[in-house]
Amino acid sequence: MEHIRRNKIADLLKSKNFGSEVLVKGWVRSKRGNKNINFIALNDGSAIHTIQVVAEVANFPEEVLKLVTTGSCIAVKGTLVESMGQGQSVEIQAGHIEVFGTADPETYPLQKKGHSLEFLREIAHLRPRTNTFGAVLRIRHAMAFAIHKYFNDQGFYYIHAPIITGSDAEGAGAMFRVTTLDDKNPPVLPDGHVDYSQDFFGKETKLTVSGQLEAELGAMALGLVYTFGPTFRAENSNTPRHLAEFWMIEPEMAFYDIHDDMDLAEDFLKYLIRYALENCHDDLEFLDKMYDNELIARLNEVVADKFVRLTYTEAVEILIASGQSWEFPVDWGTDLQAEHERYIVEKHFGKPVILTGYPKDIKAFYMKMNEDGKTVRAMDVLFPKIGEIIGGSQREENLDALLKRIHEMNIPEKDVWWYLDTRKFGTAPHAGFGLGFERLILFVTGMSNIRDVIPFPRTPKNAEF
RNA sequence: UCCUCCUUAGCUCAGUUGGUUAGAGCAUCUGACUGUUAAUCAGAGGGUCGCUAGUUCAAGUCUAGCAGGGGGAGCCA
Repeated sequence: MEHIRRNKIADLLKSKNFGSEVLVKGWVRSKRGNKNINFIALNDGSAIHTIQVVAEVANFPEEVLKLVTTGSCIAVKGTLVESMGQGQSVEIQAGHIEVFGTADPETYPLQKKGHSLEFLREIAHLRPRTNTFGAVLRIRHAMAFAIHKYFNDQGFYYIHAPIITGSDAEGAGAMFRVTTLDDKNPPVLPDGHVDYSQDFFGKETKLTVSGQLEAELGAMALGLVYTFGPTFRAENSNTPRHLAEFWMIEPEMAFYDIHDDMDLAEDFLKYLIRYALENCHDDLEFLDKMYDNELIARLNEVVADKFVRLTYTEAVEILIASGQSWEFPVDWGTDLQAEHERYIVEKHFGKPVILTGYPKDIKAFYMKMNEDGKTVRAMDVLFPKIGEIIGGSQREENLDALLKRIHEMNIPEKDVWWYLDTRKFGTAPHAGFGLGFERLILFVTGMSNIRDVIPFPRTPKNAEF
């Protein structure tokens, strides 16, 4: 085939350049027709839509069209024409077809009919070829890009926090061990424990559960920074909202207090959702139609509405005054349960809510204490349908106050000496938050299981692909 | 990890109080059809009923264990 530049299907679908010679390459979604004419729906990933390739049977060797089956990969050279049929405005009159890769119809798992999301999870290596996962993955990309763009435009610097960590003081849950020791015959200490001083790093190491502490180090020099990387939690969580490997965005800002922190979180989320609405229209429309008829309306509402801000104490008062009966009782000092958060966000206000001023005993050691000595300057952004999407706080910048909390919570000082140094040398008020990337994608796509918004989910008992 | 439901053809599912040869739609294959829209019409092939044990004359169906999956909860992002 003569070498001309490949056209992207997304561009051709918008083109009015009828009569021009075009070259498309992509995967066949379906073929139909009769003994005179074949219609091939071709997709190349550039858009959710397929382009219709029209092949006059007489113009092609029988062997070629026989190989054009659902799932096969082909190149088509032909003429872009105005469609004679209903349902599409442009199509390609095929002049030449080259088959790159066949797909045996007897064994190719994807059919030109709908599949359950559960089935597609079992063939995660092929599911990007479906409309749904094409849409989700394009939106996922757009959100990752928009995150970097937002922070860059706001003068933040992207910090690469380490993935392997020797500190387990991050306090965010169970961790995966990283080791090169011989699993059959590891060196042991006299007391029977494994001797990690002989391991690769000379100490016991784990996969990170948060880049926050390192982000704080960056903020104490560069002012405004963020991390965006993979995060690992070895919790045995079996829910549609948890992964063992997920991606997290953690901005950290010098000289921000808790109110600046909330302002940033709200502006950031609205920017991202607006970006999706403006740049992922076709994909969102597909997801809205197929999975969640209120998706686009809900995204528009979140962008338009001001988030409600209230304190934990006020939330507890609302819950008690509601007269609802709860599976878990509401009383000041215990953490809010999913049912409580859902009531506040979905029933009482019907819009995103930022809760602040949590009791110190249910929050992490690094959060700044309020003047009351009972609550900390934490803030959680709660979204309809998915609950907590952001968790953040103003950090304790006072060395003595921080040391007091570390001792209260039995965190070994020697493990966090470097973190404490930031408070010892040129400490500064600062704040930050963490955004679960997949939780954001859940909200933006309207999907209901987090395993369907990451290409290859890692969950308890599943590390396939 | 706890509670609960599910596992039958490639996919989505039906299968009665346990009873002869386990069904349907879609997909696939063959044929028909001069432009189709998840094309249509006709025909055909396709099953270790998740696995293991048990109860019974007889198990897809009942019981137990195990595995995998869904939903809810906890932990959290």
